[in-house]
Amino acid sequence: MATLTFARPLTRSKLSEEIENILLKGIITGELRAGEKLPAERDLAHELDVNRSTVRAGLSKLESLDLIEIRHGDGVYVKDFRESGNLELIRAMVRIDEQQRDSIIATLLEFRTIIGPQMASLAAVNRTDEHLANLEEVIKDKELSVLEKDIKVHHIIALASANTLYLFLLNFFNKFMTEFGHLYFDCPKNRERSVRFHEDIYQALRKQDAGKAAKIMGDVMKYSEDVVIANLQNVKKPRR
Amino acid sequence: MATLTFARPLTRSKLSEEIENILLKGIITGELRAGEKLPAERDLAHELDVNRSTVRAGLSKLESLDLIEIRHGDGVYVKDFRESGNLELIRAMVRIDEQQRDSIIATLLEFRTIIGPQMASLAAVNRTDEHLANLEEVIKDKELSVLEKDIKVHHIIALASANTLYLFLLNFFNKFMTEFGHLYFDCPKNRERSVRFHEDIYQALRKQDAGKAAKIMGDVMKYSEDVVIANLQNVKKPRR
DNA sequence: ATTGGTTCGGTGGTCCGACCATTGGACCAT
DNA sequence: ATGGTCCAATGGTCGGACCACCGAACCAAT
Repeated sequence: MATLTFARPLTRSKLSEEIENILLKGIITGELRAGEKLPAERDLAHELDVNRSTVRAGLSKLESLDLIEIRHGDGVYVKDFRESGNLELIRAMVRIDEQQRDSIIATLLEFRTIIGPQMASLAAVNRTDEHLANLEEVIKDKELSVLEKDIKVHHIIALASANTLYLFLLNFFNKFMTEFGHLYFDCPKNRERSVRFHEDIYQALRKQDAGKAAKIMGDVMKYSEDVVIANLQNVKKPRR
Repeated sequence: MATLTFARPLTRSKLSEEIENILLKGIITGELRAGEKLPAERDLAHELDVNRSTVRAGLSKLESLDLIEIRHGDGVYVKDFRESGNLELIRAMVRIDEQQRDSIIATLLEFRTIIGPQMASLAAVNRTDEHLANLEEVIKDKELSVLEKDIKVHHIIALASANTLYLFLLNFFNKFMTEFGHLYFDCPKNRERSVRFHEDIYQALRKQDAGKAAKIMGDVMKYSEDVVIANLQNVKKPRR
C-alpha cells in the first residue's frame, strides 16, 4: 500500500486565522509600527468584510503571542515584538518570512548543541527506572521511523532531567524537527548515527554516568548541526 | 510624594480568563487527563453559566498555549502538556501552582548562567555603534531604577547578539524579572554589583572583546543566581 | 490656575439566537 | 467488505444588542 509520506495534512485555514496572519505579517514586516493604534474592532470587521467575532478571534491569538495589547474601553495597540516576542513567535516568523528560515534553523541547532549536554547530564543523574524502561521500549520499537524514535528519545531524556524548562524548550525544538527533520533523516548515514546515539545514551543513562551522557549528547548534536547546516546551504535558492 | 512601589497593578480578570484558568488548572493538576474529550462548547457554557462566546474565548487561549486541540465538527481534546507545553506555560504554571515557583525560578537562573556568556560573546562581535550608543544612554539615565536599567541592558545585549532565539529567550526571562526582580534588587549591595556589571560589559562590547564579555556576563549571572537562590530558601514557607 | 467631579462618546467584553461547515457514526446498497 | 448516503453533533461565523470601561472635554469648587 502506498504510504503518502510526502503528503502533508492540508490546512484549510479558518477565517479568523487569515485575519491573524494579515495582522501578523503587518507587525513582523514593520508596516504596523510598535505603539500604533489599530482601528476599532467594528471598523476592522467592516474593512476586512468579516464579523466582529471573527476579528476578535484573530486579535485574541495575536494577544496570546504578545504582539498586541487589547485595552478595554480604549483600543488595540501594537507592541514591539523585539521586546515582547516569545519563542512561539519564531515559528510564526518562519511561516511568514521564508527568507529567515535557514538562519533560524541553524541558530536553533547551535543552541541545542549548547543545552543538550547539560540536559543529558541532568537526566543521567535524575532518571528513574521507569524512564529507562520507556527508553528501551522506544528504541526497540520496530514500528517507529528513526525520526519518530529520535523525537521520543529526546523527549524522555528531557522528562528524566526533571527540569521543566528543558522539557518545554525541547518541545519547541521537536515541533521544528517534525517539520524539518527530513532534511537530516533522509540520509541513511545520519539515521545510522542516530541509532548509535540512542544506544549509547541509553547505556550512559543506565549507568547514571553524567559526564559520558553529556559527551554523547554533545557529539551527536554537533554532528547533526554540521550536517543540517551544510544541507541548508546546498538547497539555498540563489538570490540575485 | 508617595511612590506606591508596593502596589502591583490590580488585575480585574475578564470572565473568559476565569474560564481559561479553571480549565488550565484542571489540565496542569491532571484532573483533566491527556486525550480526554471536553464537553461541547454549548454544554460547557451552560455548566459554567456563561455565554458560548465567552467559553470560546477561553478555549482559544488554551489552544494558543497548545494545551487543547479544537477540532471542527468533532470536539475539544486535552493534549499532554508535557509533550506540547511551551515556555509561556511556565508562566501560567507559576501563576497557578505557587508550590513550584521557587524551583522554577532557580532553574531559570541556572539556565541564564549557561546561555548568558554565549549571548554576550555574540553581542561583542556583532554589536554596532548604535547598540553601543543605546547602551551608554541607558546606563547614564538618571530616571531609571537599577532594575529597569538591568532589564534594558540585557535587552540591548540580546539585540546586539543578532540572534533571534536569544532575544526571545531573554524576553521570557525579563517578564519574570519584572515580577520577581525585587528579590534581588532590594539589596543595595546587589544593586552596586549590577551597576559595575553594566559598566564592565559596556567596555567589553566597546572593545569587541568576546572573551571578556562572556566572562563578565558569566560572573554576574553566577553571582545573582547564588544570591536569589539563597533568598528563596530564606522566605520559603515551612511545610508541615 | 489647579484640583476634583461629571458627562459623554467610543471601545472592548459579554450575551443571545441563528445559520454554515465539518466530522464521525449509523445505515444501506453493492 | 467496500463504498455511498444521510444525520445528528459540534465547532466556526454571523448580526445585533447591551454592559463595562476608558479618555477627553467640560464644569465646579477652591
